[in-house]
Amino acid sequence: MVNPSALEQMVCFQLYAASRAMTGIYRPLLEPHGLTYPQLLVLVALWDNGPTTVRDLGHQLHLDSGTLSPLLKRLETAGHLTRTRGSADERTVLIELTTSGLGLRDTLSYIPARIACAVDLTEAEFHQLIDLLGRVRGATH
Amino acid sequence: MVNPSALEQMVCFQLYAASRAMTGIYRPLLEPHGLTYPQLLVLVALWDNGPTTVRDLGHQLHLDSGTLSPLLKRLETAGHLTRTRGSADERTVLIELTTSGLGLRDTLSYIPARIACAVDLTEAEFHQLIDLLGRVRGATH
DNA sequence: CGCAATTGAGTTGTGCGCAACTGATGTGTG
DNA sequence: CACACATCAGTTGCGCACAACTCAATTGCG
Repeated sequence: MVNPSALEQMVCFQLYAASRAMTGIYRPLLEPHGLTYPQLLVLVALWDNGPTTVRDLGHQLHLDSGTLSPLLKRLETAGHLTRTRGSADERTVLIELTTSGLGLRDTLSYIPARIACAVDLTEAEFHQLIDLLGRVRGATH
Repeated sequence: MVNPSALEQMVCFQLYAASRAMTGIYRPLLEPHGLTYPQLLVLVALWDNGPTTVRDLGHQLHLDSGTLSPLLKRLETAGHLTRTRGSADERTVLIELTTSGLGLRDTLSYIPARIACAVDLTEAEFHQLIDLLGRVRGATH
């Protein structure tokens, strides 16, 4: 019988450790391309949903401008995207992929299979995990 | 039917987002005591397993000295622990809780219940999640 | 309209997390 | 014993995260 107060501590630590282990799987795959995992998330968001604003990226990734601004500046410096002041609303900044940024979608397309291979779960377990994690995160809304 | 390559991307993002959401639940609870989540993990390790070395803490928490050294220095400055060069092996540094550090165990004992309340899972789901996360992390060993 | 309140992006400061490195200490092998 | 090698902790540098803040642009309300 486990002390119930130990359960949350364990699940929180496992969450913390698993998340870092996960980005650790991505790191050697992304490092040759000069990318980090949060940078990949920005690219995925732009690949899937097209050009958007800093604000909307923040909503998609649950990150604020304090994190995104310097990150986007690095991706711009690397030539993967452009940042343009909005014409309708001068406060916003439109984020758009360049040819280079779009091209990374193909260049990096081999990565998901490597991750699936490293994280050896069945499809049902993937769905189960996604559901449980979503509920953990949902608790904070 | 979901594109299988999207599954890993989803689970990795959910892992990343849930982990940050989790430390976000801890933050307001720890902030009044001047602590962070990684600092709490160090305290938990010391409460549960007693005095140890930097090296062993690193093994328990999957962190290296580059992360632990400054973190431990901050906990020492806060008066929660002491760092002493090992007598047998002069390379090692023994980490021991002070009265203050031991006292925090009671002071912070209300936190696990708050977390369990925020993360509203059944005991079975907790175990399931811990198991799945452990297998994700285990893939990296 | 006029002006307070809100919003969007960026900056600053702090604390991780990790790679790469340093320097001191210990170990093993010839 | 001597010397190459490994190990431990710490430092440096960089990129997140996030709080707190600034500043400009926009909105809304009297």
